[in-house]
Formats: sequence, structure tokens, C-alpha cells
Amino acid sequence: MDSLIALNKFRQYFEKFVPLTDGEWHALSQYLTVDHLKKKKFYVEAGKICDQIGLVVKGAVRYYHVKDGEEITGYFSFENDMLSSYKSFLTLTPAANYIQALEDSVIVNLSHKNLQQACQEELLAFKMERFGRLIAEHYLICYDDRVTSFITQSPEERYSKLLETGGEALYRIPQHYIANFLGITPVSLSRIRRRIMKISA
Amino acid sequence: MDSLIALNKFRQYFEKFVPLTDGEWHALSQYLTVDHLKKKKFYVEAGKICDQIGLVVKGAVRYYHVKDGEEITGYFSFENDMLSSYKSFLTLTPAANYIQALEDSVIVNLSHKNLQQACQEELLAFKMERFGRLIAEHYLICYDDRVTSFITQSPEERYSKLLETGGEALYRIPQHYIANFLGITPVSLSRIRRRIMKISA
DNA sequence: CCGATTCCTTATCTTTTGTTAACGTTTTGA
DNA sequence: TCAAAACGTTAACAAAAGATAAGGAATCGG
Repeated sequence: MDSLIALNKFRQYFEKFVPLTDGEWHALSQYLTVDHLKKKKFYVEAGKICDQIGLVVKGAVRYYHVKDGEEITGYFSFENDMLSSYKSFLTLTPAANYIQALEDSVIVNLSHKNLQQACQEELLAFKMERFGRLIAEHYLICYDDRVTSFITQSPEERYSKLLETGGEALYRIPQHYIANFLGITPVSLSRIRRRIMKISA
Repeated sequence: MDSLIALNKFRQYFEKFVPLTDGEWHALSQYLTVDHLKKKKFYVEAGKICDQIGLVVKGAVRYYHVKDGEEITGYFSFENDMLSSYKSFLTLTPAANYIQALEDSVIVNLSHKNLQQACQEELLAFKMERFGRLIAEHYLICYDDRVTSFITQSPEERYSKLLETGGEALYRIPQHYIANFLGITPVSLSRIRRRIMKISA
């Protein structure tokens, strides 16, 4: 994918939160890089610091933890989603999880260092700050909803809801990742699927 | 509690994220109110818009949803915690949950309208924006950790961890609220407690 | 102060989930 | 192209959790 197209997608995403003049965009774009991540390659690995934040412009990634030697998938980012190991990025401490490309992906990245420099530019400071706030708020709401689903819904309810809201992305992902995402085992998800099939049949 | 003391606690909290000059603080404090919330009274009710955000200066509150006529407790805020139905506050849509005082509480509040006005003051705009970002990031990390615990840990592990990290606040809260918080029933938590007792005995 | 309510535990029974393993299918990668 | 690995389902059994009910202790509110 052409870098200009990728950068433009970043601008579109950014402007959904904070509008930019052409001059501001020009200044901001200097700090961005367009990276390609081959399938199965890592955006972050546990134990290393995630010093950048990115926008998935093409492809998809999954987030996973390793516990007792097992991979447990906790999240995904698809096209037009931000990605980062947020805690690691925000606190510059080692990440607890891996982020791995599920498909060949194109990512527009902003390194921690570049972000700081951008924030020191008079022209950009305020809008960067605002973008940071709005993004954090956006994902805060996502996480809030997710926690609420764990508290108030059974695994079966969570899966049914996911089927309604998940869109086509669901069909690009192995079931056992989805099971992890729901907080259950792949075997259990398979049983839930059969139960739902029988009801709707 | 004296209003000045309460306001001062807010200032201390704010300055943990963003330092303020006396002039800035004076301007900001004009927008704050100090409210008292008697035990069992509501900070927000489901269906109504939560148009303010606050800092618990004294006391404690619990967040809960009502599902099938049952109350399900999802969260708490204690002294020096922010409180709000964030999604409702940020999007000005009706809240999905209740927030109720567990004890007689003192809360320093900032209404949505006042926040907007404060953000329009040249003197405050940038620091308010930054505070908003840092708070959102702070809670984003909290939620991230919580989701991770649901994905990677069993209820028993979650409870054990909570015992380690929860502090004295745990002992001010009824067990069945904690059970909800962990995503299990009170009966199940009671069984887990017995299992843990036997092991450590 | 006392009756009512709330709270925690325990018991019983049912349902769901976890665990392990097997099997056929699909996908992968050399 | 072909063997190996990954995937989804199913089965059988064990472990844990949910539902319901009952009993006693603690707390609350008038």
C-alpha cells in the first residue's frame, strides 16, 4: 500500500476526533512512519517496552498474554483501530502482552519520542493533547462496556451479543481466539455454538 | 467537612497530574462545588444523564447495574478516587448504571457545563485538556488490567489477588458486592473463601 | 430496645465449564 | 505437493459455578 494513502487514512482518523488545518497536518505527518508488519510478526513482545502507538490501516492484529505456557488472546485491532500496548506506552514500562499480526498489515506509527516532540511544537501541542484525551476516552468507554459484559452477562450472552455487533471481522478470526476473548475455553465456545444453533433451528 | 478542606483535596489530586499556579487554581475552583451525599442516596440513576464528574473526598460509593430486577455491583470509588458514569458524562447519554453512596460522603463536583466553560478560559484550557487526558489514561489502564484479569485468571485467582492489593477498603464492603465485582455469585465467593481458608490453615 | 432486614454461610441439586483426548478437516509451509 | 500443524467438534469425566432454600449472626431503623 502506498504510504501517502496510509498517511491519509491516519489523517482521516485523527480528524474524526480533532480537525486539522493543512499546515497542522503537514507538521504532524513529519512525525509519523508507515510500517509493514508481515503476518505472525510482532508489534510488541512481552517484557519489552512498547514505545509507539499506531493505527491499523490495513490488516489485523491480536493481543495475547502467555500464562502457564498457553497463549490467551485478549483483544484484536482491525482496520481503522488504534493499536498499542497502552499501559506500556503510557508508562514506558515493559509490556505484559504480545501483539502479533494476524494478516500482512500496514500500520501508521507514532513513536513516544516523536509524540513528545510534536507536543512541544506550539502549533500542534493543543490538538495533540486533545486527540490524546479523546482517544483515551474512546477506549475507556470500550473497556467499560467490556467489563460490564463480564459482570452482567453469561458467556453465552456475551457470545450472542458479539455475533450481533461483531461484523464481518468475526469471520476472519479463529474460534479459539474468540473463546479467549470471551473469557472461556474453545471447547466451551463450541458447546455454546451448538446450543445456539439448536435454538435458532 | 469544611468546603475549603474538600477543595484543597481536589487541588492536591489535580496537581498529582497537572501542577497549577495559585492563579490557575483560583480560576478553576470557581467551577467546583462541594456536595454532600448521604448514605444510600444516588449520585446517578440509570436512565438519567450523569452531567458531572467528581472526586470522592470522604466516604465511598458503589456502581451497580440492575439486570432482571437484581442489583449487580461493578465498581467502587473511595476517598481520592474520581467518580462518574463516564460514558454518560462523556457522551451526555443516559447512564446504564446507578451510583449510590455506601457511606455519608463528600464529593467535589465539576459539572459538564462548568467543565466546558473552564476549557474556554484561555488560562485553563490547556491544563484542563491535559488533566482530562491523564485521568482518562489512568482509568484506561485500570480497566485494561481488569479486563486482563477476567481473561487470564479464574475467579479464585482474582479474589486472591484482590486480597493482596485491595487494602483496608475491602473490609468496609459487603462480601456480596465483592462477589459481583469479581463476576461471580455471593454463594460462590463464600465457597472460594472456605477453600482458601483450608489451604492457608 | 426490639422487630425487621441484611448478610454470610452451608447444603442440595442442576447446569455449566474445564480438562483431556480423539477424530476428521483445513491450512500451512517447506 | 505432501507431511505437519492448526482448527473445530465431540465425548467422557471432574471441577466449579449457578439456583434455591434455610439458618444464625449482625446490623439497621424506628
